[in-house]
Amino acid sequence: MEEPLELLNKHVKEKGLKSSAQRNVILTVMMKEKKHLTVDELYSLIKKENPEIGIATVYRTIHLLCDIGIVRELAISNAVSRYEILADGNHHDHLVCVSCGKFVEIVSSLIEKEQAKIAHTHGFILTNHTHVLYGRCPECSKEVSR
Amino acid sequence: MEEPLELLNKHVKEKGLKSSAQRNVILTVMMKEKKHLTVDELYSLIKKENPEIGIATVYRTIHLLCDIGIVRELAISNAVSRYEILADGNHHDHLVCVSCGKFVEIVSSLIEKEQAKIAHTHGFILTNHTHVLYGRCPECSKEVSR
DNA sequence: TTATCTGCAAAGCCTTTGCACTTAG
DNA sequence: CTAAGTGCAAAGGCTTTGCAGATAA
Repeated sequence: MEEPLELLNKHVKEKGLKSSAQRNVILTVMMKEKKHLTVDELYSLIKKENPEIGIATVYRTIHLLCDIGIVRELAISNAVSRYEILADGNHHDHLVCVSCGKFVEIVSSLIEKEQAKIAHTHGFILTNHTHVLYGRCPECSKEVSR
Repeated sequence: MEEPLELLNKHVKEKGLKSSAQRNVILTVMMKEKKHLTVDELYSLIKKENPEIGIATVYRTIHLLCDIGIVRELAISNAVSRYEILADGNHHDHLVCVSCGKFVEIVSSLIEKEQAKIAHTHGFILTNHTHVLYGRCPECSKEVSR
């Protein structure tokens, strides 16, 4: 597997862009956290060590990383998007509790294959996907009502 | 199948709320369009016949309809959410072109079943889901690069 | 009558952008 | 040296909210 930092570097060179310390910091933090972070959460983590980095740079970098395919955006109903590192061999989707917000990663090669088949049927070249299941987790299901 | 308007009515009574002409108009337009509308698109359609309805009411009604389960929100990467009527027996997901925004509805009972199984495994009670495949449609794939 | 609903406009969030400065190549 | 990157603050979208008037039950 190719390292995210290498991928970023490669892309930057190919596009005639310049590397920057900030982008490396941002990507490194994302790799370290390995979680589904909102931009704000990511920004807070980054500020601890690098308070000089601005949130505009975080947004710009996140978009760049998504374009390259190193990071994926999770669009979530009634909430801001979350972002996560896409390490290959780590295809997964999400199960979210609509009550408490709990996040569970799920894996299904069966669904992966079916997706590819469907996209192919329609002549699409798949670049990404979002699959989020919403429901009530065991704890929240216990509560009488809402 | 239960009619959306009846469902709304029933819910309103159960919760001790009041019915309103505006909500009926909004739901009726959604049923007629049967499309994946943004709030703004929906608002424009509504204004043609009922210019007095405000956008705040459209937002409030959409949320109510989503809570009841008559309407579903489609959270989409890099774009505002779209909403669609959930007619039962019409379970489907979406394939979106990242280049031109084209929307294709897809159906897969295989994926539906797998989702239910996964949620069950984790003890979740499924209420909803979003499954969006992103890619390049046949037309946009022809373009040399971007 | 009275709690809900509505329209309006203001306020709030989150995200993007313009600009002057900095920096990699 | 020059184009790309950055931080800041302002501007922009989209969505929510406070409030006074309207309305269903």
